[in-house]
Amino acid sequence: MFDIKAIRDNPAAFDAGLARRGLEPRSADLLDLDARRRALITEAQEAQSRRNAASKDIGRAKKAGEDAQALIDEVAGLKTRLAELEAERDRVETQLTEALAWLPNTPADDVPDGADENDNVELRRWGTPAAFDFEPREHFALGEALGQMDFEAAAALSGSRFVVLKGALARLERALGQFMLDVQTADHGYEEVTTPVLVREDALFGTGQLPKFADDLFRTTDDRWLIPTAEVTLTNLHREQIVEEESLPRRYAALTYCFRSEAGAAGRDTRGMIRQHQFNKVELVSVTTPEAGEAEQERKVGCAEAILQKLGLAYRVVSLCTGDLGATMRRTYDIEVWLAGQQRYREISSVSWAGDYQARRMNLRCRPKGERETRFCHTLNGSGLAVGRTLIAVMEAYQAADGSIAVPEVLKPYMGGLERIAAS
RNA sequence: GGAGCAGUGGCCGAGCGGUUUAAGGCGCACGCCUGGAAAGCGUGUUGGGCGCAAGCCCUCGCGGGUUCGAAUCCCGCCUGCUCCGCCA
Repeated sequence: MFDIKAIRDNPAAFDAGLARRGLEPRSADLLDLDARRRALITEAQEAQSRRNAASKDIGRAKKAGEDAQALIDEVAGLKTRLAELEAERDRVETQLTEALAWLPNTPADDVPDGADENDNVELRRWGTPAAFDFEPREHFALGEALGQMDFEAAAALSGSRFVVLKGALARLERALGQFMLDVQTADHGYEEVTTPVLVREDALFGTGQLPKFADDLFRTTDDRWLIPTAEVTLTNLHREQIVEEESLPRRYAALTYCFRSEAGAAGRDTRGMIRQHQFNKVELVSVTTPEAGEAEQERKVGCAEAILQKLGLAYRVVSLCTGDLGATMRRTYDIEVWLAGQQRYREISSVSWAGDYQARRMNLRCRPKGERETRFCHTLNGSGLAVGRTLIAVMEAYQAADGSIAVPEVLKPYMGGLERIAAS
C-alpha cells in the first residue's frame, strides 16, 4: 500500500516505480482524487465545527429557558449539507484506497530489470552438485519404488497435487521440519510460534494476497481462507499495533501447512511433489525499524542458506528481476537447490523485503523510546525452508544405485539413528 | 448449537441524553522539594486527519440508525466471559 502523501511529494518517482513493473503512470489520477477528497474533508469539518458550537448553544439556551428554534433550524440545514459532503467524501475515498490497494510495491533500485525468470540475476553458488556413476532418478520414481510415496492413494482421497508419505519417508519429512525449526530458533534467534492456518480476509489483505490474488487461495464456506504461507499469520501478529523500537527486530519462525490452489499452474510440475496444494514450510518473518529492513534481508537469506549447507545440498542464490518479483515486495532473493533427478536448480526458498508496504496495509507501526511520532515498520519474510521441496532435494542428492537413500548426517538424530532408507 | 453478561485512555475504573474539552486511581515522564532518595506537591501522559497558519475535525470494540446534541438510546457485526449441550 502506498502513502498518498509520498506520492504527492514525489509523483515522478512513484510513476517511475510503476514503469519498472510495466505499468502506466497513475499519479495524476490519484492526486486528483486526493485533492477532491481533501477539499471535501475541509468543508465537512467546517460544517461540523459550526454544528458543534450551535448544539452547545442550544443546550445552554434550553437550560436558561430561552427559545432556540433559530439555532435548531440552522443545525438542521448543516446536517443535510454534512450528509451530502460525507457521502461524496466516502465515495472519493473508497475510490482512492481501492486504487492504492491494488498497486504493487516499488522495486528496490538494485533489482534487475527483466521480463520473467530468465532475466533473474545469479548472485552466488554454494556446493557442487553430486556426481553419480548411474542415471540419478527423480524423487517420485525413488519414492514409489521404495513403496513410501503414493500419489494414487492421495488422488483417491483428495485429487491431484497431493501425496501420501509412509514409513521412513514420512519420518524424513517430519525430521526435516523439526531440524529446520531447531536451527532457526537455536542458532538464528527466531521465536517459535504456532499459528492458525485459517484466517480472516483482513489478514490476507495485510500481507497483500488480497484483493489481487484471491484465485490462488482456498476459501472456506464460512468466509475464512487457508493460508498460502505462514508469512500471513506471522506478519499479522502485530497488525494494528504500535511496537517500541527497542523491542525490534522481532523474529518469528513457524512450521505450518500451506495451501495453494495453483490456479495459474495447470500443466506445470504435474508429476511428483514439487507443486502441491498442501505442503509444509518453515517460515521466517522479521519486523524491523525502517533503517534495519534491508540488512535484515541479507541476514535472513543466510539463515535459509544455513539449512542447505548443513544438509550438504548445492544451491544458488538469484535476485528476482522486476518481471518475476512478487507484487508486495521491494526485493526478493530466491534460493534454488540442485535437483539431481531434474539436473537443474529449483526454487526452495524465497526471501523478501517488503519495506513498509505490508506494514501500511495492516497499520503496523513502531515508535522510538520516549518519542511521540510513530512510523511504519518494515516487514520481511522468507522460507527456511520449504519442507516438501527439501525432501525432494535430499532424496535425489542422497540416492544410491539400488534406489535406497542415505540419511544426511544432521538428520540422523531425528531419524532414530537410521542410516539409510530402503524399500519397506 | 442454545441461554445470559460484558467491551471506556498504557492499566484499573466512574459515567448511562447537554460545561465530559471522559471523574478518580495506578503506572510512566518532567519539575519543585532533598546532601541524595522515598514520601509529598505541581505539570504532562490515545491515536489519526484537515489547514500556509491560527486553529479545527474525528477517535469510549467496529459499522449503521434515532436526536438540535450519543460513551450514554436502537439495530447489525466482532471479541471476551459464564452456564447448558456436543466434541478431539
